[in-house]
Amino acid sequence: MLFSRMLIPTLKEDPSEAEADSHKLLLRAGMMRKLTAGIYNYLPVGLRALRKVENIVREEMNRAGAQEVLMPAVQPAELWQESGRWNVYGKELLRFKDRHGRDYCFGPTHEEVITDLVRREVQSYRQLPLNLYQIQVKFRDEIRPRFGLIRGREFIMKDAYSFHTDEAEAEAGYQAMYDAYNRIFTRCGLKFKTVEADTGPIGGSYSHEFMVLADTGEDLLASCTACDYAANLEKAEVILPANNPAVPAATGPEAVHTPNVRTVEEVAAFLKVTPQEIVKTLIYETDKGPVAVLIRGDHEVNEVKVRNLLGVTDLILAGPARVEELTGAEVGFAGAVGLNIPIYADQAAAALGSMVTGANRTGYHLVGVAPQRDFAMAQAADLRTVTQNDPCPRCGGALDILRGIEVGHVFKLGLKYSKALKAVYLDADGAEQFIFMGCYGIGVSRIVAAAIEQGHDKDGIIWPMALAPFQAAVIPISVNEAAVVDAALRVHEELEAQGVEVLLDDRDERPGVKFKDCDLLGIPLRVVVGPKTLAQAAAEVRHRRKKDTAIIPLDDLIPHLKERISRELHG
RNA sequence: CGGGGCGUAGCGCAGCCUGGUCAGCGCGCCUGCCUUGGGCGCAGGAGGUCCCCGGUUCAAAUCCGGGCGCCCCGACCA
Repeated sequence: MLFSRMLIPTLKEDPSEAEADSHKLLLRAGMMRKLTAGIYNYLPVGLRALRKVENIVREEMNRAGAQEVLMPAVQPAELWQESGRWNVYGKELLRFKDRHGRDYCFGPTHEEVITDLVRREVQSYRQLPLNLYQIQVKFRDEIRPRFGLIRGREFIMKDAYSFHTDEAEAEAGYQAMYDAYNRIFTRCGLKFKTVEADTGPIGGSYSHEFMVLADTGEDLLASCTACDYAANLEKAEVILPANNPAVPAATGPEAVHTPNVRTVEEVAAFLKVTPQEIVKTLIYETDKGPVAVLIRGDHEVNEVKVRNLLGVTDLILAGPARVEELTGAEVGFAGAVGLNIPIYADQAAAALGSMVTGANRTGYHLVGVAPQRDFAMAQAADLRTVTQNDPCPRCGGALDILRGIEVGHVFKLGLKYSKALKAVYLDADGAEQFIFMGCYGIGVSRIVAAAIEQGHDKDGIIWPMALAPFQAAVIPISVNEAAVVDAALRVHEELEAQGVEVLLDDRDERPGVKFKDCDLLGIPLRVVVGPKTLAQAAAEVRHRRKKDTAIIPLDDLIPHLKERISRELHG
């Protein structure tokens, strides 16, 4: 491939619109361009990297026994109404009408379509299990797209759906995908971690996420340093220490005047107590009415856990007016005593023998409050977010809190969609049964960005060999010296003939310009052909990541490069 | 949707507060010369509805009103 003939519009300066490193580099390396917010053109080099990811995904999915299909991007509202998600999915679902006024959406995911397909075409247990996948454009009207390809609105996703006769078979299918995903991300050269994930309002018994570790990641995860426990922070469990320190019995609730003392820090300082002795009372609005959540002063509420415990989809902190209406006091003075909405307490707060709370009276707090004696709880449970200081819920070891980019998610769906859309099969006894389902997503375009987040330096991208748009670059120092040009052309031609993906920088540019662009593009192996080395019938080979250089005789050059490429792809 | 910022040549920006003499700079692009191992140098040149609409004014990139777009923080998020 000739550089001069390709559209590779590299930029010297960082575009002002980009913040994340992968976003800047994708633009600077001329791999993509923005069309509008969260929507990008893939340019030739970017597309090559994207295809690399797609092919790895495709190979491993096929190897795992899945079959590729391609479903429509545009979907009729009827299916979404049938599954009940037309009204649930929210504004993220891009909806529109055709010329006849019929409702459609641009698919953000394909459970409805695939289930519809399978319910029509699968009648017998003999046709199961079945795993169908596609690699396709999705659209989610994200509230705020950001970080380029990491959270775009339009993106490329591999989504797979498996269909099974029973739970055990579904588990096996889940495990097969789990294993395939590990192979995929390993082959992509990514440093990743598999974590337990929240199943969310979608339900299902369990799910795992595959996280690429990167400081710019939007997700937080807890990872045990001693055992293999790792979970999304939304999901990570907190265990109450068994040896809970004996707490002094409460002396009885006593109101204390605390003018303008609202936050935990202010209360602690004013009353000369520790945040651990204070309990925050958070008032939430839910679709089942208002509730109060009690959390110890030094802890943070985990709204996902609250949502799951209550079985609600809407959970919003009440505004100042509503708080006053429910507690009779301004924000900052809410407390459990005398509150007549359901009270849910985090287990650590509930375990306190004596606590400081708001008094439900502006300017007052209560000290010596005892749970049960002074107020009733609807339930005490694990409702807070783990911290670095908490022990691993499995082995008691130390936890690390890490950042990650979610690149894959495997889900056991169970019967949710087969029931909603009546996807059934006949078992060996001729009885009608619902089909067990699983679904499995991979953010294909997001992987490209994630790989750059993990692989870059001040000079540009550092691709893993498996994702590199070109495996090698050939740079003639000058295009005006016949001997140099001839040698470079021969190397380029021979590499292409041998199946190496190579870019020949045939531009009439100074060497520095070519080196800079080569580094920016992140091509793993760089072959420089110049008069110095040519005099010894050799060329210089440099590795983008290792930054080592070697002078290789021209006669050995092709095998040398092929060997290094092969080693990096398979070693 | 709340908070903040931005919109001037392909890209990065200055000019705006204090209206006129303000269409500017760097990079990139084109032509020529020169140079050739880390974004060379010199000379010449092309390229702009100053986001849009309206208003104020003798006069608007600049002031005022409205709109649109984009970015960041947050809320949100299979």
